[in-house]
Amino acid sequence: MSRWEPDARGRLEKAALELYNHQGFDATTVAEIATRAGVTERTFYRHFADKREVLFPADNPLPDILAGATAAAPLPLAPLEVITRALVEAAPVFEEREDLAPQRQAVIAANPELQERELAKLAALASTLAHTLRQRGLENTTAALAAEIGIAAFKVAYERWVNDPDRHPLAQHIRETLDTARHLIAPPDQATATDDVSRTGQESVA
Amino acid sequence: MSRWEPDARGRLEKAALELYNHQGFDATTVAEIATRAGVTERTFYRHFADKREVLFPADNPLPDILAGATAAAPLPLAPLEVITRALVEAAPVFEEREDLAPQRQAVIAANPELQERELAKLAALASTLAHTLRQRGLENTTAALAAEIGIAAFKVAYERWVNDPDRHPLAQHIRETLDTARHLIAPPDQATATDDVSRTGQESVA
DNA sequence: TACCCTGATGTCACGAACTGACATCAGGGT
DNA sequence: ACCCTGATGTCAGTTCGTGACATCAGGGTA
Repeated sequence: MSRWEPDARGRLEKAALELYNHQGFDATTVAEIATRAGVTERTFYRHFADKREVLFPADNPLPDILAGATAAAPLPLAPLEVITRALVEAAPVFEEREDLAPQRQAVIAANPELQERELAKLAALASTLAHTLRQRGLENTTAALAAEIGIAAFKVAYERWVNDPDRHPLAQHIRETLDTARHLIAPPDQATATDDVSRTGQESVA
Repeated sequence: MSRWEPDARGRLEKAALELYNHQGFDATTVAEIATRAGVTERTFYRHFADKREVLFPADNPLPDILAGATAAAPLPLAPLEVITRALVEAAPVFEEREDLAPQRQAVIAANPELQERELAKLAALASTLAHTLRQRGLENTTAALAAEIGIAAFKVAYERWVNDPDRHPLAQHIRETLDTARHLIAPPDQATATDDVSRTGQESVA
């Protein structure tokens, strides 16, 4: 048998989430996490760059999914439509592990340092999205803007989903939010009218 | 005369910017900054929450300007138009102090920790913007989305402005970028019509 | 079988980021 | 003459994060 229990990384993630949840991020020391996971503090830092990073899985498939879906979308599609499809395709990633996600989300919501890190991850996502859009032939500014808008919409959609008492699928919130975007360029009194217009056949995602 | 040289805070800001610029953020210790400013390390932490915060002025007028301009805009305007005006009105804040801004920007661009902090500041801005839009009567999701998209557009516009060899005014980049955003958001068949409606004057997207 | 190599971990030492508690003392008000 | 306040100094301590080196099971190879 091997010298140590296997999956030290997994144990560290679990221990960290439990402690952060139970006593707060600030009140938890890396030494505590390590002890609970049965390793030393030094080993924690061999697996995670810092105390925050343990909440942001390194094997995150999101960039690849978004890039793949974006690159694969039919060329004549409008940029925002491409992004909508990519985000919808990525939605399941958030819906699996539905047991741990709320804990994780609560911890992050309770701590500004962790929110900063989350914003950084989202910005990185926007960056890869912009890169992929450029490869589709979009001009620089357009690509960057479309990517940023897409991520912005995702942030809002995710927020809605987390707080949705009816537990509608994330994909639905994404589509609705991106539909809402269309209201933004119309004066407020036309909002309801625009609502009808925008509801024309957006369900064609394969 | 007073017991110490006045404006310790200002001296700390200056010393920090110089050192960050000259030897990098990581390679600079708070002790160094304090010594150069003629105070102790402890005093640094009385003025700034942490080593990063010294680059993000506490007297930042941006939130107030944005909130004020947003609240004051005519009610029938489309949300994105309201935001465009607010951002344009805030633009001068970035264009004054044009001597220090590039240094500051270079330091931030060179360090991920500082970029995280900048993203957090922008997110806070989006949050106040959303709050003000809600007070104008906008529904929750619409307000949040408009604010996020506005900040997203601002990020892109600011990036363009910083790298603009022709040094066009920031306000122009903001208008152009938000015009691009309208094209992205509007369904293709409505794009030209929306273009006429949203046109506020001289600008034209090439 | 005997040997070496590798990779994951432990051990130790240390600098640098922050924080709490208490001391100091000019200037202003009473 | 007195006290109060606010900005700073002093000091001790915790925690984060890193470099350098030691350990040793398991796998490959002669």
